[in-house]
Amino acid sequence: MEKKYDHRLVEYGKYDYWLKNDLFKSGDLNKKPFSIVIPPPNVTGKLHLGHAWDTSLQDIIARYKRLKGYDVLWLPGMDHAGVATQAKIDARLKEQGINPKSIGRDKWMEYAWSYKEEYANIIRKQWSNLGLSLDYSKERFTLDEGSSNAVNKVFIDLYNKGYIYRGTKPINWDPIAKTALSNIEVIYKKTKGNMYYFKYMFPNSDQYIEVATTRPETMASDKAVVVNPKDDRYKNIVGKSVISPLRKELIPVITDEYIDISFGTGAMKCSAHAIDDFDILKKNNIEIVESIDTNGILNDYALEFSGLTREEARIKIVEKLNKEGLITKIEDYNHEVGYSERTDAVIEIMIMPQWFVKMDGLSKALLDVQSDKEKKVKFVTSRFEKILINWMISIQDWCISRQVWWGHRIPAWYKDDQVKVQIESPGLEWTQDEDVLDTWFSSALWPFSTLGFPNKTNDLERYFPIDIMVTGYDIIFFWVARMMFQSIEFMNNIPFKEVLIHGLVRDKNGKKMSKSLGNGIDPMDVIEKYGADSLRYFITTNTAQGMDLRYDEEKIKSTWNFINKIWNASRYVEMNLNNESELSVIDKWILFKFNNKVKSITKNMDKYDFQNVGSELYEFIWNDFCDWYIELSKVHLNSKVLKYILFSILKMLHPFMPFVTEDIYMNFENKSIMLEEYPKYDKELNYKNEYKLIEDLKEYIIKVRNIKLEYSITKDALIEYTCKDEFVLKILNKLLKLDDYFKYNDENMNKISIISDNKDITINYYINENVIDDTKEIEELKLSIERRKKLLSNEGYVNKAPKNIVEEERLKLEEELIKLNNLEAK
RNA sequence: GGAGGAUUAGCUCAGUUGGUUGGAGCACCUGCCUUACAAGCAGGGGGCCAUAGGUUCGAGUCCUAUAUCCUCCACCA
Repeated sequence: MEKKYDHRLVEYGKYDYWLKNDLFKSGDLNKKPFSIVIPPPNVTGKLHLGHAWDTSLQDIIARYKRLKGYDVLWLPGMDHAGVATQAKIDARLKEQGINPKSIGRDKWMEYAWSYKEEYANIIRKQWSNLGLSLDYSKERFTLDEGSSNAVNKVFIDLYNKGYIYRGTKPINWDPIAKTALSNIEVIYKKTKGNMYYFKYMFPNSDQYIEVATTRPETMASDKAVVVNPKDDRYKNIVGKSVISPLRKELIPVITDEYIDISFGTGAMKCSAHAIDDFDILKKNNIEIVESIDTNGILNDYALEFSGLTREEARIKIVEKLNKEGLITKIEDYNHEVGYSERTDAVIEIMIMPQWFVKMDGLSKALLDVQSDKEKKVKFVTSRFEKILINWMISIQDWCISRQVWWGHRIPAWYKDDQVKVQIESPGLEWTQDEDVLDTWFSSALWPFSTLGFPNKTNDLERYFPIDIMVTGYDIIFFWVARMMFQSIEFMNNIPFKEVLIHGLVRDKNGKKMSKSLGNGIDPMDVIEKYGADSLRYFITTNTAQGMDLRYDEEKIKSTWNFINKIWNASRYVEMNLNNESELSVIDKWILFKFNNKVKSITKNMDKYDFQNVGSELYEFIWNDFCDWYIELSKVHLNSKVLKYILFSILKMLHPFMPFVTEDIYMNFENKSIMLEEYPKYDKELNYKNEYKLIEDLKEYIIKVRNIKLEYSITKDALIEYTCKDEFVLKILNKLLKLDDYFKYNDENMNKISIISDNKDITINYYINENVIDDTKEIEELKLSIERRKKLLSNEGYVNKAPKNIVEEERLKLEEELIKLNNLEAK
């Protein structure tokens, strides 16, 4: 082995080796199945650190389960990401001087598919760099034939069941992407603006009602002024008419409970471009006319402001109405404005025919399942379930049609005012709906569409429901919820038994990583610099479940050091291969300790508690294995145990650091570590006494080292000790590096410390310079004894605390009394 | 407005169903190039666990307030 760990050398070629040997392939029917389906990344771009985290967690589970003897299916795939991808493709076409709309749908689709292939290749390369053990023979795409069949089947069924309908309602419109969006694709951001107060004049009068608005550009659509029926200020004007400031039309003053008396002037104007306005106008049977078009430009209804953008129109309208003396005041006002998640355009509320999924029945079914402890999806961590439930309870219908090309075309056909929902064209005179479905509509079917739905396939039979879904909390609403209700509806079952929810990656200062802040980190750069193993171990073990992760390069460096440590420990083992000998106390100590680690690590692996696994492995490897066992092995070497511990460590690390563990293992065994078994707890290895002896010895050695350093005792000063057990003596000589200064049976020995209840290995020592001051230690010990005595004489404690805990306290007290005795005897 | 978090060493974070003397990494101090590793070894210092009450024999952990910060949801014009 090389003297230093070189991640590039180690990681080079491994992934191809695994692929060539089909080590990621599923389908061994002799084993129990375990299934994971990757959350499909968008084909719009490269993977970021969040993906690296998400997929590393899955890979850890997949590799762990394989070592545990499962037939693991980890199914890869990607998402067509409708609106997002279309925006990118259009942008690229424009760069090439091509107008995307003018080339026609079919030609455009050709471009789109080649774009998709390009990014799919980048993503696959990134997966390979991360070392993800995906079964590529099962790879899927949300827009492939099978997925399209699933989408059509679900759409048509839901339509026939009355869950999908076409309706003309106010929807969120993205004027840049020129498509409808669902509610959750709208991001509300606090935005600086103004509150404008306008006079709505009564005809032939100088009386007016003052109305506040943040959006003067919608005023051409004003069709009513609403006040609260309980508002005394306006009682006698309800039912009268006022003049709309812009179009100078007579519009009624009406009432609605919705109006907050204390807000603004207590009077609100109703236009077409707000959902509440729409509802109120509709309720009152008042005409609704839009004055903004799908490009976000004012239309002819806005008279001389036609052709202006919303922003321009706002300024001009305020200018004009101000000249007319219709503005009473303008205040600074910060409020929530909706932006498109994809294009960051300010959302416009438009009234148009769109397709919707009616949510009440589907959400109720989901809530019913989650209230059943036997049937429910288990959330790790559980608090995210509450978030989902709260959202499901107040959910509104889901707008699923999108006015783009990149997606599943809606299987609806029109002829005059007739609608037919089916896959095949009903005839020549019929035309198909131009729209496609929300990308999340197909993602929602992912756990079963990837396994063959709507066909009844062996894969569905064997691998569904998925054993675990791993995803970030940011897409619980977008994805987790929708997978759940679609699966409950169509598979009559939950889509996955468990869902492991992780947080977001933040930068060193705790800020969310984003393109606009420019604080994003490319995982491929990290891999180049420190290796995939370092990155993976860092992202998966540095945070508690469900918490956000702060990216810190220093921590990746220290992971690299950890791997280098493992590397060097392996080199030591390699250099000491052929030293077969009897099991010594040391060997029994490490075997006992390791055996217990296996037990607790396995338990934590099964709980997906990787932070704990990480620190347990770290601690065991660095402190127990390297600092003590390897050092002790220099006194007495048993290469069989040395190898056993090393190999076991490698197997337990393998899910986290697949490359370096494979590399080291191959170096010894010439066989892939992936084909091995995870270490098992062995109740035969019950070397309690040997364990206790070495632990005591460690304590003693640390104490002497401390004394040496504290009193600057070098070899010139003397520490002398005797011990009837020659083996223990050898250990002391080696670890305390005082070979030349030990004596046997010195009668003048005046300082004694018993380090074990085994009389045969009692150690006597003294330091001939009389500089050691034990008074502090004695005092502390006395205090501790006091505390313990008091505790044990507390009746409440003795009676109510668990017996084993009280017993432990008694034992500790006894030990302390013995210690005190020894110290004072000097 | 509603909901979910967070607050523990200088920094970043752990802390299991409450068990009595609260951990790790980094940073810091001291001494070491000891034949696996100086990207290392050995040793050490450093905490009123945000605040105030409560429950309990016992609270970092459970309950109730308060403060500060973060995130999500929601149609206040």
